[in-house]
Amino acid sequence: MTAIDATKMSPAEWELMRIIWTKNGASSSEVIKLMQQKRTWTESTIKTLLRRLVNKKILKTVKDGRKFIYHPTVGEKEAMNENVTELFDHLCNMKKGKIVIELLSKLELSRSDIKELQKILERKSKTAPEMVKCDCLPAGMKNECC
Amino acid sequence: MTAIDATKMSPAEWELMRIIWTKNGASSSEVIKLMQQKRTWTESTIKTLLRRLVNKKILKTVKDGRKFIYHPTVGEKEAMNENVTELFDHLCNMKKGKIVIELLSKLELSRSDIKELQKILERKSKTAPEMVKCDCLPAGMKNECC
DNA sequence: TATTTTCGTCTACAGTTGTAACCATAAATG
DNA sequence: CATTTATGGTTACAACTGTAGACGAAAATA
Repeated sequence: MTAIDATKMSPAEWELMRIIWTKNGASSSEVIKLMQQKRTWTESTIKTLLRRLVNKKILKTVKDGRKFIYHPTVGEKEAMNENVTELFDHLCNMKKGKIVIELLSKLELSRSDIKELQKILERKSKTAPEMVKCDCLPAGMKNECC
Repeated sequence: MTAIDATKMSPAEWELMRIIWTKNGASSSEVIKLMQQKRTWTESTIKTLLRRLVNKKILKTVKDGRKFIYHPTVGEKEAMNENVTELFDHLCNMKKGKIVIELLSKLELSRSDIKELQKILERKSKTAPEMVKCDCLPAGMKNECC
């Protein structure tokens, strides 16, 4: 597989990526200018982060005269999904539900997203188990944790 | 505030914590034994992780004869929430909805969790905006990204 | 008691991350 | 032309992580 592991972005790198994703490619000076409106990083810092993203093959460069244009090689949505999935993979199964509840209640959602979520829940409720088991201890351990 | 920053746990440390949370306190030998059923870490590695968690004050020790019992100083749910919240804080506002949709559809949920989620959505749908705006570029930039 | 096991502590070491200075060269400007 | 500016490249360095060996004291066992 050629899949790039988006979970390998550090938080600082992630912030840069958001700008590049949104602009769908940008030169270092653009990124620097925009980034410095959000954070107090120096030019140097931002250039280092760009370079690291290129090394990780999360960005690719296209020469444009004397400068480079940085292009994402990973989609924003895919990257976000990978991250969220990865995080949830490491949480206690039993408690994921509660976590999503907490998350959802804080989130600002559009009408259409809400509709879609309702549809999914509707569908899920047909086969939902009474309870989901904890998986924090190694398999085979009969633990009804928590 | 005395709040301990649970987002400061590394992934490896997090794995240990799950065991300790579930058992609600454990000695190093217990943790080592359990952990080694999931990962191939050596005793030494696990001891290092325990020590680091103590240094970060995420675990506290209580002497029990010659050994220590390690107790969590942070609740599992709080820690999980902090993590999830932190991750979502760094995502594009506009796309959070889609991400939750994706997440929810993969998740195994209990009947009661589903009910609760439905209630929340019901409530939210009363005041939900038609659309949520992207916030990837610095404030003040009129970007209709994406 | 001599030996082995159990625990805790100290040390190590390479890789990642946040943060940044400095240098060279090409381009723009005075 | 001399100087300033823009851009990319190189180097640095401390903190944090994953991973683990070695040392020492106490306890259990042969």
